[in-house]
Amino acid sequence: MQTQSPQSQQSRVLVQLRDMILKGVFAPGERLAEIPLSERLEASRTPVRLALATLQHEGLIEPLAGGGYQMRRFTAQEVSDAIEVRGVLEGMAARLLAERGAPRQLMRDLQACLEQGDEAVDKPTMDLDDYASYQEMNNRFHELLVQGCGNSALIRSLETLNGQPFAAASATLPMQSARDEEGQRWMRLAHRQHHALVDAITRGQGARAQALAQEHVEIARMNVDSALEHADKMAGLMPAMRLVSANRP
Amino acid sequence: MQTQSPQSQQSRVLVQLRDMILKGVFAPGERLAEIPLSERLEASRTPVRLALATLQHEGLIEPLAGGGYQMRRFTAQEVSDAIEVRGVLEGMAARLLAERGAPRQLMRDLQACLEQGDEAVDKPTMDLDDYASYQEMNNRFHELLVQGCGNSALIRSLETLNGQPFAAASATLPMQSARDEEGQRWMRLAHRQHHALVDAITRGQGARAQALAQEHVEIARMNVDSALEHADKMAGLMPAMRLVSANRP
DNA sequence: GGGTGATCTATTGCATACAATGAGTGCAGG
DNA sequence: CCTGCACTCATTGTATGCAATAGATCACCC
Repeated sequence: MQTQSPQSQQSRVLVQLRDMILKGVFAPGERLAEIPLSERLEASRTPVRLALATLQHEGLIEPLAGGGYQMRRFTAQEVSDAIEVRGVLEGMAARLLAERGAPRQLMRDLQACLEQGDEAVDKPTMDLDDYASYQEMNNRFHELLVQGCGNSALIRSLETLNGQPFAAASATLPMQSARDEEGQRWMRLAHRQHHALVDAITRGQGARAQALAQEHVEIARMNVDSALEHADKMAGLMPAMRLVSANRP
Repeated sequence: MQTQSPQSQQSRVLVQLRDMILKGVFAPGERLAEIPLSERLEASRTPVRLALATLQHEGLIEPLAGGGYQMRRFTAQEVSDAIEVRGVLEGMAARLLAERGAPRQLMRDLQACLEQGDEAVDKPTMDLDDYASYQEMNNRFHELLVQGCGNSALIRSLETLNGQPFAAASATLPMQSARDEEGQRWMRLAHRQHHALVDAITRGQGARAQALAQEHVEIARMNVDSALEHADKMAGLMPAMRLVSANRP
């Protein structure tokens, strides 16, 4: 969802700023002033301004009363909320695919994901390559599901959601170390759910597909919860964790 | 979802531009150049630029390859998609309320909506005041439902959706003239659904509440379809209709 | 006559100067 | 010593100048 041509200052500044935010460079509540940012990113205030406006629409920063922006603080509740909405929307996508019948090519791509996941997961112990392969497959799987459903509004909504830290499918797995036995158990469960989901879609079982996709995100929610509990250990691996306060009202 | 203080040029230009777009001032595909707009709105290019960026994020205009923006064209399919997603999300909101139990005050407010709707609808023939009252109530009802569910991500997603023409709850009713008998029948059905929905929430029936809210938007979809069929008659009342092309793939 | 090239113009992207507003600080008075 | 006011400074909002680029138009050659 970039704004202009990839060579422009705008997009460069936007990408860099978003990257810095997601790497936890700014503390929650910290003011993001234009001039320091423009010096740091070696651009004028104009593209910085536009990038800040974009980031506000993405929900990563929020406007201050007197003008300007500050880094947003995410509560654990908000992250959980976003994951829950993702479950409902991906559930809808799965249901639509099952009800309408998925195109042959899409089913082939999903099958390829399943096989790649099998290879990574069906081992006594997964190494880092297996882990990376699984993560790449997982992203592709969810992307295929959403894009394949064909509902443009749903695609847009999920793209927005995925901009939130830890809400995206891609952000939920890497919290557990690949060597962690419990983490591997969760990944195996998640992959069994992938299999079941593709089976449901193939057989046109809309309600089952929806329920499976919805349940699937519960793993993500548990991962976030456990990451928040061990926030001290995670700080190095997941710097964006500092954006999330553990307060759950 | 305005960006800055209400007195600024930015917000004024943004509101005016959004209003013009939704009033159908620009034809689909028409280029929105900065200089003519800034002259027309009596502001410099800077606030116009920022407003255009905002409108792009809202999905009302789209960027052109060489820079700049053009008016977006909506297909009937996209409108239908957006309404379907709204149904799923409002269904989720209703389910959450039913499952978690809604606060006393919220239930009182919803009851007030029901009574106001009863007064407007339980008549042999509705006049324009009844119609206006119902429309205001309808907006409030849906707003209460969504805001009341307490899921921040869901609220955000629905706010985005409601920015799309004809996707919002507020945009679906006025297509039928108040004097139209068939239109009144649909409004009575819709209001019966409101009653059933509140009943389901009160009794903690999550699945029923969700199904009712989801079914509820089917009326909106039918209204849009019928408006598209009679596009010629609607052109005067609903100028934004020209943004929607009837192509349904 | 058609196609290709060059020039020309309109429009955006970027930078910066200027104005306005709000916050923070210091001083004075009670 | 505390409070209130005024002043200063920092930061954003706005306007505009300049450069680069894409598209269109026109002329010229094949």
